[in-house]
Amino acid sequence: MTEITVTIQDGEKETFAAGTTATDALRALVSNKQRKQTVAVLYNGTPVDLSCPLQEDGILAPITLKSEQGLEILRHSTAHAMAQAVKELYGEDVKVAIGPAIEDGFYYDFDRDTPFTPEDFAAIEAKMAEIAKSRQPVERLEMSRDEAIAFFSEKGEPYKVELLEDMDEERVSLYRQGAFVDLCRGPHIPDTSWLKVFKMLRVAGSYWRGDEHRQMLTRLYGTAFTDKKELKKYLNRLEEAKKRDHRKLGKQLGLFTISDEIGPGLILWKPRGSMLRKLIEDYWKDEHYRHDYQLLYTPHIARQDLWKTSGHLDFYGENMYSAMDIDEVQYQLKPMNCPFHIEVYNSNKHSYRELPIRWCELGTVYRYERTGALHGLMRVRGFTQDDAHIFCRPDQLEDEIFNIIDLNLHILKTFGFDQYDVYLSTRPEKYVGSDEHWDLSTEALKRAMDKKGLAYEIDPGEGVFYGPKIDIKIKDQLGRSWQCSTIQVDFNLPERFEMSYTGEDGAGHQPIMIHRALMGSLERFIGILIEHYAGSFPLWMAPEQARILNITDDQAEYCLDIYAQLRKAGVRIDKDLRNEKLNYKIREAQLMKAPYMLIIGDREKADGTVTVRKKNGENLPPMTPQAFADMVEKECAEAMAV
RNA sequence: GCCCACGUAACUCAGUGGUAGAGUACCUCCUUGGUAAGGAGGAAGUCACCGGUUCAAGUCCGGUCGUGGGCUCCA
Repeated sequence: MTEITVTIQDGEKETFAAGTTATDALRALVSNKQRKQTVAVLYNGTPVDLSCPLQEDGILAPITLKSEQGLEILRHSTAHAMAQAVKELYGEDVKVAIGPAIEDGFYYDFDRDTPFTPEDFAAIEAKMAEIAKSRQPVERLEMSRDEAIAFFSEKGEPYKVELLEDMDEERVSLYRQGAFVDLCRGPHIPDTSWLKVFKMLRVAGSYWRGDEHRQMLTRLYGTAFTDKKELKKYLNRLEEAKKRDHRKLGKQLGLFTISDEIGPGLILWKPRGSMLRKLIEDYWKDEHYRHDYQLLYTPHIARQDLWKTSGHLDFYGENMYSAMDIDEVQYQLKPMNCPFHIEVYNSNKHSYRELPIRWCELGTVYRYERTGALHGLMRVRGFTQDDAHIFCRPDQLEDEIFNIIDLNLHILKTFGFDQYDVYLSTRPEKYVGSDEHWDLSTEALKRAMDKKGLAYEIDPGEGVFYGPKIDIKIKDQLGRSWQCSTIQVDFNLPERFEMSYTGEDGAGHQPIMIHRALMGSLERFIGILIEHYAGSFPLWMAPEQARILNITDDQAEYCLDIYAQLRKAGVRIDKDLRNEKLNYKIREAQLMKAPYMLIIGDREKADGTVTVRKKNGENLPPMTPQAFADMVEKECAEAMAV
């Protein structure tokens, strides 16, 4: 009999007969306590089941439920159990498609004539609990691909057959628990008793293989955890996200509204939302001025010919609003700002000495989005890009990219985002421009990021056809990521619009164009800010910085004086002089997330002061209105100078 | 666009075939109260819209529009 040596990470090793299972090896090598938590193992780096017979020397690493990987296995197994429950309950009219573990849970796609509804959850969960209780072994079967195809054809599972037909592997693995057999790479839990804490969450439609021309399936989402507390924590997090939902807060705080009368995906900013937006826009403009940009304003609409020249009609036409006929000339709403900036550039000749030219605009664009895609402020049909276009010489590219990244991170930080993931997308299969240009600019992007000390991942082949790009995804307070910033090099438009500058040699040269947006869309960015801050904005962004509350009518006149004085001093101040109790007014101001309340009673009136209550309930010593204005100004200046 | 769910007062929601409800907000009156809801009264809805079934429809059926969860796409 052959012997093998199994080593665990801390170096301990043991010799076994070949074919010893991972479980038996673990029994000899790790503590009972750890073994009970072990759901599968990594053997020489490959994840395998506990029941896997070890055939060669190797390094054994337990995968415990405490690890990401262990949890993923548990969730994947829970998906199988859910499919098993569904098959047992609804039998032959259900065909199974795919069921992977995903972030925070799992799903399984089914094909059934009458789709599932949330009312089916209780029955399915009960059946899953039964399956868990009956401790059914989860057994791995290996067979040839052809055998598997025959097996699933016979079972009447066309989706599994299709998956198998598209596979390259000659041998495949199946997992069986009870009468349920699924095509799966594994590994899985050893038996169904490992399923303890799980919950079905929602149902949704999804296309087979994400292709809208194919069968619509019903997707059941669920999640699983190792203990009840974790599940509860997760459900609380969902609650928290719900509380922060910008659509809900937008309504509560009176920031924006969307009206059927106007149309879906079109935002109406209410006074408080408009103030918030103005503050963001002012900050953005000031910061761009400081960084040597020039501001442009361009129209919302242009002749169709422009969109032919730019290529948008060909490449982006489906997302553009239909043309309108004006004096027999076709016009279309702009989906992007770039051609306008190019036309500004082309309105006169340029020398190499002028470059780089940096033009920025808060440009409102309109794009047709399918109704199903619309979502609050996050996905709309009319939105404002914080756009900029930089026209430069090849030798300036790297510095320009560096400066853009620098400004980008600076602005994001001021808004409270200092965690992000950065991606560099390189040349795709279909592209325009020379290889030399692509290499030059891809290298420039890399060097600029290195110089900034920015860690990034490369997305090979994910660049746009016209040039490589950098995308920055920010992380919000709840750890969710949002792609906002994008920096794209473009070799296409300068060519199409025959842009040029006169070089040192007196000849015409083509400038390199960089498109970039930091916030992406103002609407969406504000949506993200609302959720990030849960509506409780930092002082510099708060639409209402302070609210004056009088205690009785006797101080009303004094309050009006202070109100006028603070408005003149530039404080965003409101007043609540209604005949209500102080508690009542404090509660309302608190719900509207006013950073400060100025409480005015007879004492303040007599002393010519205000009592400042912070939103955390803490009181500051009485101060004069001017001292308060100075304090607000100082606090804002500090926040904006990050 | 597709699948499922939902659409009742300004807001949050109850109402499963028989006279449209509650809380909050709003208006009036009383109350003038020092750090998260004082009291009383009043007004307010073409039950999203269009059509059908029924003696009778907020409720059942069909369509349209909108919203939500997803699929797809992306800022």
